[in-house]
Amino acid sequence: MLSKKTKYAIKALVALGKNVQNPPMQIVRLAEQEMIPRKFLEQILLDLRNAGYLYSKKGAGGGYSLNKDAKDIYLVDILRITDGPIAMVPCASLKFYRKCDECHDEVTCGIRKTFIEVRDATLKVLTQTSIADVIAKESNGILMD
Amino acid sequence: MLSKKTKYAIKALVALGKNVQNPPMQIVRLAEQEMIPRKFLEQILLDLRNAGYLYSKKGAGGGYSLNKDAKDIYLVDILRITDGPIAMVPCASLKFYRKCDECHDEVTCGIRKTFIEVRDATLKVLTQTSIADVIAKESNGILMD
DNA sequence: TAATAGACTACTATTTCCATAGACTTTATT
DNA sequence: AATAAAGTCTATGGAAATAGTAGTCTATTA
Repeated sequence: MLSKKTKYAIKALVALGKNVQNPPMQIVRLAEQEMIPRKFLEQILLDLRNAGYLYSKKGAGGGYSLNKDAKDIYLVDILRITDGPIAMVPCASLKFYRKCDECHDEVTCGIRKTFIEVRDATLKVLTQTSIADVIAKESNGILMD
Repeated sequence: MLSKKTKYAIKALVALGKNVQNPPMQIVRLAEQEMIPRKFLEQILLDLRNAGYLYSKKGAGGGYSLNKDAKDIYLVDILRITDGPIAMVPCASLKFYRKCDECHDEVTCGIRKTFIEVRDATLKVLTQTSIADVIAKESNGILMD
């Protein structure tokens, strides 16, 4: 299951993606609009900012805005920031590899091989879906391939 | 991430799948062989048995064996027993649907639509992979399609 | 009838997640 | 210069999920 952190992150990015024409959006406004606990959202935006996806400005008239085009922000990258590995077992993770406690011989492990397939199937979707795509899916059912 | 419960379940099923020629296997032996805490394994086997995947026999000479052919036990079913939903958001789950707390309008939710795609990609692998397939993958890299 | 082995329920410990608090820094405005 | 607005950063607390343990009960075999 996705953590709330990740859901909030995606919702925030979507909201900021829709806000590109306007001046930066303050945490408080974003929190109210998206019904996200303010202080929790604060931390999440921080992470996204430190990873380079958001631009922030302090002081009066400050706030948050996207630091990249919404079509260049892919869900896979967001999930990795907020939830960590995409794979369902650590030994099948590309970016967060860890040996499984339970595993004797990883090379011949059938579970691992299976969940590498699952990982690849998941990655195929997540590496192809940007924040712009998520926004596009909201209004109508038409996909732009 | 898969829970340990699920990993243990798969390992147990794989071990029992390799044991079909022999008399039923006792929990204690299975626990030792697969390095799974005995009492925890006991609960897991119970669940799998109550779901119809295992046959058990009490008393001396008793133990556990598969109640179906290993090629008819699919990972998707095991995961649903031990971990619940396959989808990463409850509103995208086929068997464990729940409304998302955060969601206003589910019908137009772009996040939901995306994670339905992820779910389908994951299901495609998990509904096609049986315990027999996992065993087959162990020994060599050859897949029988 | 004693020993073996699973069935079932209750409980405890550990970890992860979610959220809140508060003090600090930067920027704009007056 | 002072004040207010707004983000930065670290620490901490509580709740829920996960992992594991204990003990009693029931069935089967020898």
